[in-house]
Amino acid sequence: MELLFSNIQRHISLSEEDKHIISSFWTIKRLNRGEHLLSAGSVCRYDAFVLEGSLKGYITDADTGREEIVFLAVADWWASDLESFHTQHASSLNITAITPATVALISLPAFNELLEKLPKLEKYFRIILQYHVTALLRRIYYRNAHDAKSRYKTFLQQYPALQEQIPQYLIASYLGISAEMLSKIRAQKDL
Amino acid sequence: MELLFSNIQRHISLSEEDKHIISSFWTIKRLNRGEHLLSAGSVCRYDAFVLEGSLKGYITDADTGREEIVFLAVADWWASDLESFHTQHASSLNITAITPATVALISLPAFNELLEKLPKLEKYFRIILQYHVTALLRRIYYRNAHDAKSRYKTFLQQYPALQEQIPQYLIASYLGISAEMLSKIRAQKDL
DNA sequence: GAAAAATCTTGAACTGGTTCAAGAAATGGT
DNA sequence: ACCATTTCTTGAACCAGTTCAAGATTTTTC
Repeated sequence: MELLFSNIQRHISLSEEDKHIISSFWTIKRLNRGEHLLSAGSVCRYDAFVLEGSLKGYITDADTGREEIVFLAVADWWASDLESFHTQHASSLNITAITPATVALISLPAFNELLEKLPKLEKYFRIILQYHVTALLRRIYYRNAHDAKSRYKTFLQQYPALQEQIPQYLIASYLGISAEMLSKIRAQKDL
Repeated sequence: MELLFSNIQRHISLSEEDKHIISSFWTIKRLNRGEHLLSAGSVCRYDAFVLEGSLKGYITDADTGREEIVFLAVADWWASDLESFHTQHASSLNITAITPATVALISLPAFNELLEKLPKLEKYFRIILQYHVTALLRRIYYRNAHDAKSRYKTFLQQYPALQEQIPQYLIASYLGISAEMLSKIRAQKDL
């Protein structure tokens, strides 16, 4: 929970009282390796903040059964289907623990109530969403403008922490590369 | 300006007084075809809401000079480099009018002052950013999981309006396809 | 409304990356 | 510690999409 406070405090200030209020709206959940936080077809009931471990968000192709990684999340990141969470419509996304993980969860009613009690959190969520949008636009740009090797190099620079926590074949999918190709890229000397 | 009000009112309610306050913070600017709203290397001074016409956001490759489209924007959309706008650091993005365009502009100091005067706008911006994140994640998923033809078909369904306003070769770049390939896809009967 | 510029089309050669396959190495569960 | 499972590697055949080139068409400008 401290991790969430420090994340929030990077953008707005919190009193002890504020922290107390915030705490009361969240529940902590542990996930086993492979356990689902959200399954395609069901509604995203909780917005999740990752405290420990790593998760993947992915879409399973109905025909081929292939998993396509949409996002990866480790400690200090958010992991949920915002659209499904806010509309409470069925999600097409799966979210699963890659390693054993601990997440902080908040339901939509609790989320709305929390924002009413602590309106300054609106600003916090606005700001982190701004960063998120920027990061996603950059990801799209790299996907379209750079080849596989250069995308991987950029990824390693940008998220050195992920390299150890996430299997290669999931990183490959995240980058829009086949697992085999990424293996061959890594075999090259001049990374 | 009415377009901006109605955009905001899709998410929160505004009194006439609110509208009056909002109006006072924005300035209207007309752009000629090809005119820059933002040039790579300079700071994004304004957050822009498109009232008329169409704009492109793109990155020019330093070596090849190729333009890579990052986003397209038409009436009722936003067009700016959020990161550069909020940090006031140099942007790597160009934003240019594809057709003659009218935009509503707000500077960062004005933006912050507006949010202080009308805190409920925090919620509006949070909500539209949520939609934006969702749309960008979907775009990434399609880019990675689907071939060129299927991406184009999905694009036509999702943004039928853009087809008429934006040259094909820019749509191709937006989708991560070469202009020639898109032309060949369009020549196929079974779209 | 003519000239210039921008956009679109088509074909041929090529290539970055995929798919398939099968074995090697690492990791997890009990 | 062992076995089962997951993850990673490597090579060969293949292909979706790119690049290059050159002409056709449309749109803009003056």
